[in-house]
Amino acid sequence: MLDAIARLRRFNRVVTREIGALDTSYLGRGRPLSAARLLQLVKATGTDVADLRNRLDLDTGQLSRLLRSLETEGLVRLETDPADGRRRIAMLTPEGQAEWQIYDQLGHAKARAVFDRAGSRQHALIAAMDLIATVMLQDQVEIRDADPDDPASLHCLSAYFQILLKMNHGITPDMLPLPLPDADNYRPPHGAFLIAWSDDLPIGCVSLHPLESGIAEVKRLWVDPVARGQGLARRLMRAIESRARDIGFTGLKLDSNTDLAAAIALYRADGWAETAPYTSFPANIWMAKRL
Amino acid sequence: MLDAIARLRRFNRVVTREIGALDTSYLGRGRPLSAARLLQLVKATGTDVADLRNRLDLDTGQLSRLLRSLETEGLVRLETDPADGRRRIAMLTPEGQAEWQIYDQLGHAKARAVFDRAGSRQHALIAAMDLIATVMLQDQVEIRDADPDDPASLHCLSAYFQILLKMNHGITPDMLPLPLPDADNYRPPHGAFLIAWSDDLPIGCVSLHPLESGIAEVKRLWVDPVARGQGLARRLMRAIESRARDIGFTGLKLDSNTDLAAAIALYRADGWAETAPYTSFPANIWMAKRL
DNA sequence: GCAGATAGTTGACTTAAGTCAGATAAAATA
DNA sequence: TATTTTATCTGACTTAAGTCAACTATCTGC
Repeated sequence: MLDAIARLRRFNRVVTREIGALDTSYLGRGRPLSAARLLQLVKATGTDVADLRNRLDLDTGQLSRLLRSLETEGLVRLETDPADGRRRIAMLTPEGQAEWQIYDQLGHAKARAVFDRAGSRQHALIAAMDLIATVMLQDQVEIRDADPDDPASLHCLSAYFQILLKMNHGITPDMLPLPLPDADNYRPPHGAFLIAWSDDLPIGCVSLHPLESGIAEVKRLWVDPVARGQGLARRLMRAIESRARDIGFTGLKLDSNTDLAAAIALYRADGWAETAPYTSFPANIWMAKRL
Repeated sequence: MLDAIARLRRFNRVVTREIGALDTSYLGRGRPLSAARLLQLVKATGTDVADLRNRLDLDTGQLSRLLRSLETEGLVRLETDPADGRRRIAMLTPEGQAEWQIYDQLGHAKARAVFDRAGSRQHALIAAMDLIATVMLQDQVEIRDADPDDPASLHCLSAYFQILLKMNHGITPDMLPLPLPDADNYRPPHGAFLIAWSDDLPIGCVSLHPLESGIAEVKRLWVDPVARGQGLARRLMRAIESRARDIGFTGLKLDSNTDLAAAIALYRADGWAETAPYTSFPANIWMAKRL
């Protein structure tokens, strides 16, 4: 194989140029690139200034000034965080939303051009981008609570179900309804639904619902293939166990299939032990853990 | 699947920041980034100023000034092109070469850090980078003559041989010697060896050697998986046919295997027809074409 | 040999980007 | 309550980057 480092450099060169080209499409709207990039990160519902600074990796002074310029343009409104008077929250004004839309469309057009060039390799291209971004962001994966009906949750669940379908245990698509019919059991105060985020891409999930008195069941542990091998499954399991403790459960159960050897090894290593069957069909192993 | 465009944006954001970080490692040597990048492109043997301008996409005035600053630092020497008095050639002085080395090592260290983070997914990461860079550069693939003993040629041949081994026709590694024992037959004036380059990565090859009076054989057509689906195989075949014509051959032959259906379809579409067997073993189809 | 094209240099300028210290106000901690 | 920490803002500044036009020295084709 040719020098991996030479290949990284080639990648850098190409992507720098290509992304530069993508970026310059944001010019022509009368404001510098950094302001345009910033505007795109502000959500209509409001975004923490600290969050923006983090994402763009900007100096406090610089960000403050950029926000000020967007403010005087009438695109952004700054409010003090009611929960913490030091923090400020940037929100889009109606004019700001309109401008945001325009940038969004410019971005779409450019992105489409990239994907069009990929032709039949579109899916491979997207997977490659996800892999690279996920590797580069791997220290910044965040696990947060989510609503089971949220689009991101549905994305995770549908990816999880795809895996079940591929395993060929006789499961058919109609046995896996989305959204979940018993979603309420996965919401506080009954249960929980956790998503692992890499930037704004959901790359893993796990959920919890009440099973019997004092006992909850962990279900639907999923980790995106691009994010495997970094201990994310373990982090998700520990997070859901901690949620179960918070809710007041004293024990957990789960069912699985011995085809998923890696998952079962993880459960065992984390203090789970085999227990009596309590479900049927695709499951052929059942485990429990005291909290 | 989540919006492909949102994923491209995430990729852009992450890679911009990450590559920015890679770049800043070139700072700390007392000169601006653009000067550092420029220095790295100057070869010890000399590089055309126009070529530099092209690669970095810089304004003539800006490049001129950057070169001047490197010159007064004593890192670069500018000479007039003996073949064209308007052109100038930049070459590294001994001090410039030393500085170049330092930048090279800085780049290596940073790149290694990226790969280390990838852990077990290093190969996947490299493949993903190659795919993205190749897609983005697909309009700029260049086919050039190469020496069969050149490291790039050996890279292509070994990738080609890997495919043969995987096909499981009873071929063993010792039947595929590298470098080629009959390399001279693939050099002018007897034959040819062509490589398709994407930037500085070889992504395809094809070769030609004399078979019988007036007839040459096309061998070892290979296209890197990351570059498939863009008609590169056809471009390579047409290029090698044109080389054969230049040398003076009046006909071509090749052998193949019906397992390679796509390749055979390509040959047929390009005017090749089946002919009598002239080799044995892994081959089970033989084709010929008049020039 | 001459007009026009080409390659590069230089000066004058604008704009974007990044840095840093000091100020303010709210929150967290002792 | 006093002190320290945190989040942001502001002003003054430096540096890098990009633009434009005028100029010189060659080369190319008629």
